[in-house]
Amino acid sequence: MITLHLDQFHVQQIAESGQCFRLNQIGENRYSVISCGHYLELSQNGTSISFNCSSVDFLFWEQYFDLTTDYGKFLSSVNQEDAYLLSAAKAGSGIRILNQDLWEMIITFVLSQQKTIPKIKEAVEALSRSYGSKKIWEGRTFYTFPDADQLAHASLEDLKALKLGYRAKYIEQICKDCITGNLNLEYLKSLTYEHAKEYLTGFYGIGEKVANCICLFGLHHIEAFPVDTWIKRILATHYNHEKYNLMPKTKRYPAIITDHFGSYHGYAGIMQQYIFYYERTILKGK
DNA sequence: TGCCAGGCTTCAC
DNA sequence: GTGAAGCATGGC
Repeated sequence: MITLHLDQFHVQQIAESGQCFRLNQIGENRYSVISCGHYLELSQNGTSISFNCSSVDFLFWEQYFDLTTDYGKFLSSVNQEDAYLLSAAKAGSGIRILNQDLWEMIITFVLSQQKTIPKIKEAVEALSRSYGSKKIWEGRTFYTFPDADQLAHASLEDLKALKLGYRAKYIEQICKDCITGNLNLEYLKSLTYEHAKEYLTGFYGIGEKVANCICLFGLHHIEAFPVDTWIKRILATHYNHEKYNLMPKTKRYPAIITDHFGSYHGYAGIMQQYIFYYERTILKGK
């Protein structure tokens, strides 16, 4: 057991921030998380966080939770005149951008399209149970997320049976691309944000939004700013001006982001997470 | 019943 | 290049 006192760390906020789908509450202030074949249980009371793992395994989780990054500097940089972002950053000040497995993020965000977060979690668990590796940690059984070779055992019909719908054909093709080397993960890791995004959108089923999610959550390009239906609604509600409505739809949101989030050069994705979390939290409370 | 969900591809124009 | 249609499935 390793216990730390951390500022800007709140496991519940991270679990509800929509960036990970295998971080689940298992008790009061207790959570479990699975990543890269590792399983962890952790608990939090205030700023005290206990990681139930060895010091060797903690090195993995320290990286996973991005614990060596100072998020205080991101929070303090929020524009004092941006009331909405100030509220969002305050509400989600314990959010961190996780360092998650690239392959898992690719498949997860491809299947995420037009699904709710609970349904995404169900699909990720179904894929893991059906095609991942079974492991046991202190008597608890868990399943790793399947790698490309494992997932390739699933036929198109198998994937559709897991209720992946029209996304099944995307996943089938991406698996093939990964196995043949057409999708080269090591090469992808070497690219800058812009080049990684361009590379990713060249694959069947990966568009601008999914590519940005993969960049932000799988490659830790924290300048990536995914624009989904939630973010569009937020931008239209809190950052809209008449001048944007005169623009073509394809240029409208990039313009709003440049105008209102351009100052967070190199880490706008963190601001994106604050507002995404905040909007969903507020609506959930209504 | 209709609309929406961490959207993408395809196809007119 | 731009915009609309079609796509699976489930919840509200």
